[in-house]
This record gives sequence, C-alpha cells and structure tokens, in this order.
Amino acid sequence: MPKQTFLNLPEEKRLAVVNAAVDEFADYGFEAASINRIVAASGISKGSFYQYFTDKLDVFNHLLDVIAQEKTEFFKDRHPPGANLDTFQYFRWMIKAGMEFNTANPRLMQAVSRVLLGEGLYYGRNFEDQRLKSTNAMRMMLQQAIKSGEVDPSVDVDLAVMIMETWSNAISSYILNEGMKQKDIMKWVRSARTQEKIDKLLYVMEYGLRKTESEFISQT
Amino acid sequence: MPKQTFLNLPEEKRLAVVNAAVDEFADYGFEAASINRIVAASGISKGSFYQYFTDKLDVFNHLLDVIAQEKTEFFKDRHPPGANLDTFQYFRWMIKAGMEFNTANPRLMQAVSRVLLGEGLYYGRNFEDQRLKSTNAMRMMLQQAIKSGEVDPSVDVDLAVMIMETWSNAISSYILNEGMKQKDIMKWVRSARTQEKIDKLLYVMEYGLRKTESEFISQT
Amino acid sequence: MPKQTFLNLPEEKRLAVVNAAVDEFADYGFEAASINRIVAASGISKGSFYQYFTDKLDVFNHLLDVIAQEKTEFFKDRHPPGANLDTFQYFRWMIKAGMEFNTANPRLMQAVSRVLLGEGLYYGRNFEDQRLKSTNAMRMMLQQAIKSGEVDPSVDVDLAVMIMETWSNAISSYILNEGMKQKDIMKWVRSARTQEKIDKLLYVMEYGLRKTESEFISQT
Amino acid sequence: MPKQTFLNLPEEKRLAVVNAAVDEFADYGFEAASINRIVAASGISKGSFYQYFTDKLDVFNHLLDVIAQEKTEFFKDRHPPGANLDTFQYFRWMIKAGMEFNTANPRLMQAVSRVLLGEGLYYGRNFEDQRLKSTNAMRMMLQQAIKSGEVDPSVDVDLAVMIMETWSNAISSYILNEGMKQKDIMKWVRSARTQEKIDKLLYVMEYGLRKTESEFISQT
DNA sequence: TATGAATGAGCTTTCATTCAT
DNA sequence: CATGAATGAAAGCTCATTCAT
Repeated sequence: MPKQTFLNLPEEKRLAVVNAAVDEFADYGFEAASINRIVAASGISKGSFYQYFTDKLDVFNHLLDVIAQEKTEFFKDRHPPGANLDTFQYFRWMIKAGMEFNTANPRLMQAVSRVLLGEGLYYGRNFEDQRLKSTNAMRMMLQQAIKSGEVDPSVDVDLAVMIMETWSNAISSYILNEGMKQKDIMKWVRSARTQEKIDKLLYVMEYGLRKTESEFISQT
Repeated sequence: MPKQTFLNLPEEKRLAVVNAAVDEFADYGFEAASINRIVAASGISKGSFYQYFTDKLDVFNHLLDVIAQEKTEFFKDRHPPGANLDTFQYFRWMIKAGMEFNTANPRLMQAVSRVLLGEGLYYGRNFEDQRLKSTNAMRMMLQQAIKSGEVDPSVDVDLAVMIMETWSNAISSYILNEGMKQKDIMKWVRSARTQEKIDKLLYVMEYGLRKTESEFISQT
Repeated sequence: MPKQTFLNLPEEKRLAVVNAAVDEFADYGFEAASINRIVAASGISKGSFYQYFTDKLDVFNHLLDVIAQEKTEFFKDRHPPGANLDTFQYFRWMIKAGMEFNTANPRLMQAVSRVLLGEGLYYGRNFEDQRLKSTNAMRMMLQQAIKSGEVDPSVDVDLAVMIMETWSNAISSYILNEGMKQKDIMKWVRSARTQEKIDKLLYVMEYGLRKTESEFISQT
Repeated sequence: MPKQTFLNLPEEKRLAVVNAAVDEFADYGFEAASINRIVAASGISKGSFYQYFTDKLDVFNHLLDVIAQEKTEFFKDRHPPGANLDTFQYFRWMIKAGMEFNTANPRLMQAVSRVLLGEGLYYGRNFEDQRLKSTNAMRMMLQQAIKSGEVDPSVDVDLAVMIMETWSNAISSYILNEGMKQKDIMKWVRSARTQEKIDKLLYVMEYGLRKTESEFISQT
C-alpha cells in the first residue's frame, strides 16, 4: 500500500519505479533486493522513495496490486469459450489464460513468483492473505462445481485445491524459467510443442483427479 | 568442499557451526544469510570461519555434503519392502522414505530446499549438477522400468520425470512448511491423517500417469 | 572522476578530503592507502566517502585532476622568457617551472609521483594514458624542434624522449625527497646552491644530447 | 637478518621460501605484500615463518642478502676487460655487467628494485645504509680515478655520483620493465638492438659528464 | 513535495601474529 | 623445531533510513 504521493505521480514516473522494482526483485529476490539500486534505476531520488513507500515490503506489495490491475484489464475481454464447461475444462482454460497473462508480463510474474514461491514468503509471515485469496478462488470454483452437480460431492475439496495449486505453480514456473531462455517467449509459448507439453501435464492431473474422485479423494 | 581445518575440528564444534549455518540459511536464504550471524551463533571467530570455508557458497555446499552423509547413514538399514515392487510402488516407497528423512532433519532440509528451490540457484547458475544428478536418477529409474517391461514404452520419459520432480518437491515443501508449524513434527507426519493425504497425492499422480501411459504421454 | 556530490561540496570540506587523501597516498602508496584513515582524517563518514568516489582509484584520479587544475592556474601568468628559445632552453625553462610547481605543492606531487613512479602503476595497468600524454608532449616538442631546424634531424626521438623523461623524473624525485627534509622547502629550492645543482644536471643532459645528435643518437 | 633456524634449513626449503618472497614482493610491492600468500606459496607453515623471520621487513632484508651473495658468486670469475680502463670505460663495463646480473635474476631484481626505488623505502626510513653503500662505491670509484689522474679533479664528486646513480637506476628499470615483457629476456638483452640502445644511453651520460668535467661540474 | 547529502551499522574478506600441541 | 588453529582488527564497500533544504 504505497502512499498517496506515489499514486498521484505522472504515469511515466510511476512506471519507471515499478519497472525498476520488477527488475530488482526478479534479479535478486526479496531479501537481497536493494532499494539503492531501485532508486538509481528509476531515476528518482532516495528521499522520494521514502515518500512513496514505507519500506521494501511496501514496494513489493505494490507489485501485487499492479498484477491485480493488469489481470482485471487482461480478463476484461477474455471469457471462457462457451458456458457449458465442466470444472476441468474450466481449469484448463484458466491455466492457459494464466499462461497467456504470464507471457505478456514475464518479468513482473518472474519477480513476484520468485519472491512468493522461492523465498518462502508465500507460505511464511506475509502474503498469507494473498495466498488464501488465490486458493479460495479455486475452492469456490470446486464447491460451485459440486453444487451444480458437475463434480462428485465426495471429493476432498482441500486436497483437490492443493493439487491444483501445485500444478498451477509448477506450470507457471516451467513457463517462466524455460520461457525466459527463449528469444521470443510469446512465440515459444504458443508453439505446438509447448502447448502439447502443457496439455499433457493437465491431462495427467485431470485423469488423476477424475480417478480419485470416486475412489481416493472421497471424504473419510 | 570445506578446508581440512574444518574436518579436523572436534565434532562438537563442527556441529555448532553446521547448526548455525542451517539456521541461518533456513531463516534468511542464501543471499541474505549473514556470515557474521553464523560465527556469532557458532561461537567461533570470524577469522576461524575463513579458515574453515572459502566463502558463503562453501558453507552451503558443506550442508549438501552433510545431507549426503546423513542419507547414507539413514538408508543403511532401510530397504524397499520386498523385491517385486513396480515403479510406482518403488516411487511411493522412495517418497515416503524421503519424508521420513526430511522429518528427521527438518531444519537442514528446510535450509537447503529453500535455497535450492526458492532462490533460483537450483535452476540457475550453481547447483545445476546437483539437480541433474537427482533428475537423472528418476530418469534411469523410469527407463529401467520400461526396459524390464514394467512401464509402457510409449511414456514420454522427460515429461514423466518433470511430473515426478514437481510432485516430489511439492510433497517435500508441504511436509516442511506444514510440519514446522506442528509441535511434534514426527508425530504429525506419522499420523494417519497426514499419511492418508500423502497417499492420495501419490495416487493422483500414479493414476494420472498410468492413464497417460497409453493415451496421453505417448511419444508423438 | 568523482561524483557530482563531491564537486557540490563546500570548498572547505572538499579540501579536507583532498588533503587527507594526499597525506595518505604520500605516506602509504596506493595499495596500502587506507580509506578508513582518509575518512577519519577528513572528518567525513565512510558512507559519505562512497557517495563522493566510487573507490580508491577514483580518489587518486581526482588528485590527478587537482594537479591539472593547479597547473592551469599556476601557468596562467608564467610564460617562457622570450620567444626565441631553442629546444633545450625551453626544456630547461619547463623543468624549472615544474620545480617551482612541485615546490608549491610538495605533498600533492609527492603523493602522486610515489604512486605513479613508485608502485609500478605508471608503467603498468592503469595510468598508461597519463604517461603517454606526458611523453607525447615531449616527443612533439622534439619533433617540432626538428621540423623547425633547431635540432639535428638525425636524433633518435624515442631515445631522446626516454632520456628527458628519466631526467625529469630524477630531478622531480630529488627535489621532493631532499626538499621534504628541509625546514623551508621554497627557500631551499630557490637557494643558489640548489639552483646550481639543477643547472649542472640539465647541462649534463643537454651537452650529452647535443654531442649525440650527430654522432651517437643518429638513426641507424 | 633472518634467524639461525632459517639458515640451518635444507637448501630446497630455503629456496622455496626465497622464491615465494621474490614473487610476492615483485607482484605486490612491500606494503601490500602478504605473509599469508608467502607461506602458502612456499609450502611452509605460518608458525615456521615466524620462527625464521621476525616480520615482513626481515624477509625482505634477506632478499638483499641473497643479492649480495649472488653478486659475489656472479663476479667471482668476471673481471674488467683489461687494466687500463678509464673511469667511464669502467662504469660502462660495470653497467653492462650489472645488466647481465639483472638478466640472470630478473624476478629477484624486479622485486627488490620495485620496493627500493618504487616504494620510497630506498630514500625513506630503512635501507638508507644499503643506498649509502652503493653510492659510496661509486664515490670511491670516482675519487680513486681523480687520485690516479684519470679524471679532472675539479669534478663535483657528489653531483657526478647522483648522475651515475640516476643513470644506473634508469637503465636497470628499463631492462627489467621492458625485458619482462619479452619471451626470452636473455636473448633480448644481448640482441644488437638492445645493446645499441644502452650504448647510446651511456654515451649521452659520458659525453655530458666529460663536457661538464671542465666547464660545469667544477667546484665553485 | 522533491531532493540528495549524511550517516553508522553492517557486509564479506584478508591481515599479521600468537601459542598450545 | 614444526605446526596450523585461533583470533580480532582492519580492509574495501553497500545498506536502509533520516532530515535539512
């Protein structure tokens, strides 16, 4: 939650700061990120930094806000292909849309996921809210699917969420790690070969879960 | 590879240093870990530290050695239950044994996995060897299983390895993150509820992969 | 090239830093010079030092700049006595003016020449430019003298430059080393006895070179 | 003056220490030379070092002793070519013999001359004795030449010695600096081109002094 | 509101020297 | 005699943060 002074800034300046922060967190992680380097790269003064943000965590939190805004913008005109998707079809669409989003903002997502997943902050002190928000979405998605009869009500929702979360994170990491090595990440992601690999990964999860729906993930 | 001076140390002192390093890396990650704090916590002088190790990376590498030693010791009397395990049964045993090992050395594993997985070092500059060694073991396990007819030869080995690696890391993280919140981690891991959760996770992967053997992960 | 922050400093403070650096380099040479001692002697904080300069080499480079400025100032009102000097008369004037300059800034010159000549930096990695600029000036002086017919064209320019450089350095060292032992260095330099000694040294070079023009330093 | 324990050492070990010290002083100068590196390179223990020498200065002093010994050995079978050399012929022979000596022990001479000339120790606190011994030799050479009628008694002996010292140092530096860049320093020194250059340098001095003998360096 | 100089604690690393074995 | 572990001071340098302008 940056201070109002930052939000009043002209967009150009604000973007310079955000980009510098993204590069810094992507390259160094949270603990090793240097405010000195961020202000040097943004072209703002050190004094200004402390009038925009209270500390390092505050800048990082702003990146989460930026993602939220970008996501809203990104998904404004993007809807699931049809209304009769079952839960797995919907999840598959969600993952692929997420991939597109990551691909459109690779450094931003790299920065944030490095910190959240990599540095343990995700499961740690801060950001628990952030994570709960995300898993709650999945949980609600599943619960609604159960309610509407799409999914077997005996499924252990918590466990299914954990699997989906793991799967989603793994695919994200794969895209960002491998993709950053490519010349044209967008082209690489959309290539038949990459899409096929992702498809297979999703099928593994889907059939694993389908099988388990009745036999293994039933409540006990 | 710490210097000989360290290896000559009385065990008590050596353990003090290792424990301090474990705590430091577990709490701060690699980049933010402070040698100052390590020496303060070990009760050795800063000069001594640099007679034991060449630098921060050297201490960390020693933790990997310690794990290797502990693993050798741990698995000395622990063998797969029976000789006729199929690959998935073997992987299940491997994961469970790994869980037991992690549970016996939670801080050590937390420190190392935080750095390797979390800080991008694993997929980055250093430690690529370390990772390849681990994935190669899985790949060989699968290949041998295919050769011996246990597993459908149409399986895409690379993809299956990636899934197993993801699964294995996810379970490790789950155990370490959730387990560290418990009063008695050992009791928690061995509880029926936790074991059941892990079983289910493994079944999801197993049935996902089995199904895919013929239909999805076939070579194209 | 110190940072702008240093150049913005009030003169008093800037001089304190420069003087401290001069003393440090004069007393310890480049490698053994301690930034800790410089900041202690200047009364600035260690943090400030690194806001003024990037590193030790940067401070030292600034001393070269200071010399350049001082020289400009010093030679503003000092011109060769007459227009019809032959090359040796000009070189003699140059050396004597240089002596006066050294005498006016003895510690500064001592610091710089100790590092440049003494520590091998002059002939080594850094500062090669600095040296070439100086020898090139001598070379051009000679070449122009040859072109204008003042000096025998058969003179080996490179060798003559080497001699003049050696001579010039030797006289500088003599003045600085012997002069620093005197109570009043200015008085000592201007004394008839010292001036006579310098004159004789210069005559030795001059007659040596004149003689060699035709017989010894001819191109072969 | 190393302790007796060092002198009792087997030659092999003694040489290892001397060579390590030579390399260290040649590469880093006196102030920046590291005893740590010397002991590491010699293969002796740090404790032993302090049983051989009292401190850094002590090792360096030993190098001067080594030079003295080597010189004695070197000049045992080397005598001036004939008995009727005038002073300048003798000086010329001396310089050339010195060059041969330097060429035979380039690193040793480089180490010592870097420290003595370069680091100001020569003219500074220590080593004044060393320098006086060397200039006294020249002074006696000149005085004896005057006494025997070879040289004009009106020569200012002090000044002539200063010139010869400067010349000698300059030639030494030239040989060591340029020579170390060559593949085969011995071959380079003995090449016609190098010898000619040295000859010319010496002629400049010689004719300069001869001219001055009667006219400029006469006592006043 | 913007600035950027100032700061001292902290960083990793190397140092010369001692001393118990 | 030989050893090498131990040590604290000091090295060069970066840090997050404050505050007067």
